Formats: sequence, structure tokens, C-alpha cells
Amino acid sequence: MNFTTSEENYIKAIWSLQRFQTEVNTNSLAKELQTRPASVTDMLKKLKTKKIVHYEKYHGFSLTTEGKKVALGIIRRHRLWEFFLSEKLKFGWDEVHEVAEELEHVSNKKLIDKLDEYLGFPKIDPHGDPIPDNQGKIEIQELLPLTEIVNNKVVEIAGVGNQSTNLLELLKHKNIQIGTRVEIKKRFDFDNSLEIKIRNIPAFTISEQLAKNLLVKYGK
Amino acid sequence: MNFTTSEENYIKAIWSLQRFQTEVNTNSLAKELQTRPASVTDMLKKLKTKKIVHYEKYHGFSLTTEGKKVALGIIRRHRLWEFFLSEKLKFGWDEVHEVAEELEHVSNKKLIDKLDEYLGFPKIDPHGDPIPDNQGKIEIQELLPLTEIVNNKVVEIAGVGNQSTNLLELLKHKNIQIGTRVEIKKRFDFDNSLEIKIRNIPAFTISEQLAKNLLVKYGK
DNA sequence: AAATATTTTTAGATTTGTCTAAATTTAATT
DNA sequence: AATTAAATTTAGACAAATCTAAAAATATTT
Repeated sequence: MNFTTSEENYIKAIWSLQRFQTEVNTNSLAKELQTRPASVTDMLKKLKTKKIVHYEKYHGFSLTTEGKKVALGIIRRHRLWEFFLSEKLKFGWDEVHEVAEELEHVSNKKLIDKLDEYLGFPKIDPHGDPIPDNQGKIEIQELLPLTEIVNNKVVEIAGVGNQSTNLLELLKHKNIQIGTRVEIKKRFDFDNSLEIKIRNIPAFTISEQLAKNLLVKYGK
Repeated sequence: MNFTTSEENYIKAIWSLQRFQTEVNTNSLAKELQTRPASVTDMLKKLKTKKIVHYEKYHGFSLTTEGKKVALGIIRRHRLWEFFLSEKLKFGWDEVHEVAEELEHVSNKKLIDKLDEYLGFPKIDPHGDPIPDNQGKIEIQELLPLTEIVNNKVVEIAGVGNQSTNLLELLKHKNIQIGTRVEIKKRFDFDNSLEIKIRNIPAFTISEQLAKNLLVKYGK
């Protein structure tokens, strides 16, 4: 089945929200998509008839098995284009998301599979997120927010909590990237800010807000 | 200014038709876009308010200077993607057009300029059409009479030597149009007639006289 | 130049995706 | 449990892009 750009954006947004909150609701989806709750309700009805979401009015919603499959297809396209933009066209890792948002809606399957092959079947996009393969299989990554890590343990940044320009701008300024190794040196109870240390750079503090959005690989 | 996918398709189609027929009319544009004349009229009104076309009702239309500029931007994106698909992703030359039709509507300027650079600033797309540069400059196509082309090379008819009714009648009868792709299969020295092949039609011969008046696109 | 044919435009509907404002349902609080 | 607050949905409207059918303008033919 084919989906409009708008439908795809809804499906993708539901998928994203489902990862962090089991319960997805109309208001949070509206906020995520920068639209109105009434518009979300309208689209949910449509996606229900297409068997993409389970939905009973006033009682929340979630992606069906088919819906998840569709979502992973969109995520695959998005992340492959991000990889292409970063690796081949030399875009900064903080610039790729926005462009990939547009490219992801070109849904020609052959195009995406050939792009995948051309890129060498990459497993991880420039933000550290796993890229689903052409069967929709995705490697599950165990990532924890930096706030959960004990002091003095070196961990590697492997993802970010969201893709907002504001967050990415801040990370760029602070020179934090995917792959950067950090350790927490001190915690300040006053505002829950953290003093962190990156190799070759003097220690500096970051806000609780930021720390929550830095997802790190947790050594098993 | 930004344009919808639909607007861009109209602009591109007008540009294409303008190349071959000085006079573009509602019906031919409707046919080109596989839509209805009434829809064309609606869109023309819209494009007029955006200063993309000169248009007086019942009296034809054409792209403004601005409209031509926009058209060349779309053509540039289309042809760069075609080149990418063919050169990098190894699509067949007959498959690239369809995919490029979708990619061309992603109008991020930085993306296109970086893609151009990555591809080595190509001048010609896989169909032999020139690619406008980032200033919108396009190399004028060199057209050659079919008689100058070697055997077994597929070329596209892009013009005719003269506009006589007799010639046009003959072309119509033989089902040869602008855009028709032909290749020469055999040459007969006796009268310099050519056996030519058009896709889906059995090969047939044409006179030297006619071949001299068929102008074709010559890559490079 | 009158009649006919063709082309183009208008009028009014339809679909998609959105909105506001009001109504309804569910959740939270007293 | 009744009231208030919050979340969600409905009703009705709108803009974009399309369509059909009919009307209007232009072109062609007799």
C-alpha cells in the first residue's frame, strides 16, 4: 500500500513516541507533529481504516504489526539518506536530519535497496541510530540516558533523545558527537547539573535537560 | 518562493512544451500532464498570481523570466538525480527518469549543489540532455541530422529540418515525433536509405531525404 | 458571414489535510 | 460522589488540487 507524506509523518511519529512512552496519546502526537489534536484524531481514523493503528476513540492508539513494518520502512529510508548525506556529500551530522526528512518520502523500493548496497549496507546512521535492513530488521540497541550512569565510568555517546535543531546546535557547540567518550565527574544537587569530562578538554558542566538527551552505550 | 509538487510539474511541463512548440495551449498541456483542460486552467490562474506565467484567458500562455528560472532549477535537480542513479547506483538509463521524477521535488539548494559537486559537475544526463549549472545556465544542445549518427546508437529526435506540411504529414504517417527514440540498423548504399528501429515497432526504412531532416540529440 | 467545430473557461463537487470552536468523554480533585 | 480540569472528539469551515458537465469564446468550414 502507498502512503501520503502526511500519513508517513504520522506513522513515523507514532513509532518514535512508542519507543519511549508505552502510552501514546493524541496531545503528545499533536505536539510532536506541530499540529492540532483535532487533526490527529482525523488522521487516526484514516490510519485505522488502513489497518495501520489500533484505535478506539478516547482510549489511545498504537501501531499494528503492519504499521510497525511500514514505520521501519520509513525509518530505513530516512537513516540511509542521512548516512549518504554525511558520508558521501559531507554534510555535517547536525544538518542531515532536515534534508532526510524530505528524501525519506521517496519510497521507490529499488532505489533504497540500491542506495543501501552503494553505501555498503551500513548498520548505524550518523546519529548512532541503527538502520533497518531490507527485511525491516533492526538491531536493538541498549542505550541509557547519561543521567543513569554512575560517576567516573567512561561511556560512549551513541544517540540523542531527539533530533531538534536546538539540541543539535548545542551539541555542536559543546563538541559532543556520536562516538564521543565521556565520564561524569560530579553531580550538583541544586539543579541536577553534571560536570563531565571529555578527553583532551577541560571538564565542563551540562544541564540535567541535556544529560537526559544524551544516550550512551551501556557496557553489558 | 516555494512551489508544490503539482506546481512544479506544471512549470516543468510548460517548459518542455515551449521548447518544441512556440505556442503552448491548454489542451496540449493537459495531455502532457495526463489531466483535464479544466484543471490546467485552474493552475494557470494560480501560476499567474505567482508571476510564473504570462496568461490572458483564451489567449495562450508562456513562462515568465522568473518562470523559466524556476523551471531550470527543477530540470537541474531532475537531471542531476538521473546522473546519480545511472552513474552511482547503476540504474539502467531507461529506469532513471521515473525515480528522478520523485527526487526532483526535494528542493533543498545545498543538497543539490553538494550532489553536483559529488558527481563532478556533470554536463550531460544519461539521456544526453544538458544539466543546468547552479546559476541556471544550460548548454544549448547540439542537434545533428540522423544521417550523421552511427549504426546501433539510440538517439532521440529533437527537431526537424523544416516545418513543411509535407514533411510533417510524412512524420505523422510514420509515427515519428519529437521525443521518439530511434536507432539506425542498416544503411543501403544504393539510394542511401536507412533502416531504422523504434521501440515496439518493426524496423522500417526511410529515405536519405527524410533522415537529413530528422535532427537528433547528440550527447557530449 | 453564418453555421459548425474546437478550445477554453466557469460553476459546482469531491478528496485530502488542516483548522477553530464547541461538545463530549475521561481523569483528577475536592 | 460531585465537581472541576484535562484530554479527546465532533461539527463545520477552508485551501489545494482535481473532476464533470455546461457555458463561453475562438477557430474553421461551408
